[in-house]
Amino acid sequence: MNNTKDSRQLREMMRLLERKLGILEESEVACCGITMAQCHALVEVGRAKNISLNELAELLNLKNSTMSRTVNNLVNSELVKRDIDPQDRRYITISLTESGTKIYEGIEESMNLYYKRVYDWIPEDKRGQVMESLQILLEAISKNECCK
Amino acid sequence: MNNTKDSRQLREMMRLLERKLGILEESEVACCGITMAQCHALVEVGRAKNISLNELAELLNLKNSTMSRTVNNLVNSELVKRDIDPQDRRYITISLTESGTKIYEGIEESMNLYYKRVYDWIPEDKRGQVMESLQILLEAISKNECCK
DNA sequence: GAAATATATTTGCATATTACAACTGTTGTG
DNA sequence: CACAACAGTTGTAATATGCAAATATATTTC
Repeated sequence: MNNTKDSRQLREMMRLLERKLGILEESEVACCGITMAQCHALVEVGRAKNISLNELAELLNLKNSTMSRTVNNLVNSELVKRDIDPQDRRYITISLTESGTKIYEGIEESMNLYYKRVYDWIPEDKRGQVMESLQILLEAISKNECCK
Repeated sequence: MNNTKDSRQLREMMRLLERKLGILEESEVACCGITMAQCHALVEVGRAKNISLNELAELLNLKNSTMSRTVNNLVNSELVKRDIDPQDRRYITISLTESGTKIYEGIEESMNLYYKRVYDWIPEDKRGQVMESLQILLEAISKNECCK
């Protein structure tokens, strides 16, 4: 059947997509003077406004020990701050500093501009289809999570 | 206009896609006892059959110094081998060993199976559209590479 | 109310990745 | 033959990664 051929083609396109997105992100973080891992953390903190270390680690699929050290480095660079939760001192609350917010907003802006350019490039009569297709693909991937 | 809203939605879906693919790959490499970077290298070597360090570094968007060390670790684990090109001794030829080939084929097989499951999950009348949409998206991304 | 248990985070340790700069060896050119 | 260019390696240093053990705090049990 043709499904094998098509599914391999699907895989190949996904590989290329991932490759290109990786390159995009690397050029993005090069401008900020932080590392990729720090950038991922900073963006998630920016989006959440306040977040625990545990939650951040979960979002980024990292161990708490790794997360703790990445956050340490961001604190040292004065991009984020750590506060102890007054209600439960086991918890820390991570949030962006003013300079961290600037970097975060810069990343958001340039990524939004980039995706606007990508979107605008898509032929108008194909846009709905592309958006729907991505939705379907995300759902297909979600429903087939690694149950090896 | 609605383009801003749509392009942000596009970005959000791309983020989710990348997140899920990252998780997929991490579960994949966990089974092989190698690291993510080594896995990427191994797969590219497997696909190329023979490749120079320079070409491999370019494919993976890494510096030659980094590539050299990752390849060293794969050589130490006896998964790849390095041979000096007899015609031009500046070059090395990197290829998989027998055990490297086994791991490579295992990865290929499980990834192919995974994408077949994803593909089969997509409603039959939507498959053509999904494939075409990915093609369009890849082209849009290619045409908008980071010219900040 | 004290002890045991659970939870959140940190730290020691070890390995790998990453890139810059400098280096070594080889090939091509004038 | 000397110099330039190319491919790859190595020293150095910073960062990332996770396991195991540790610390501090909160909750549960008796």
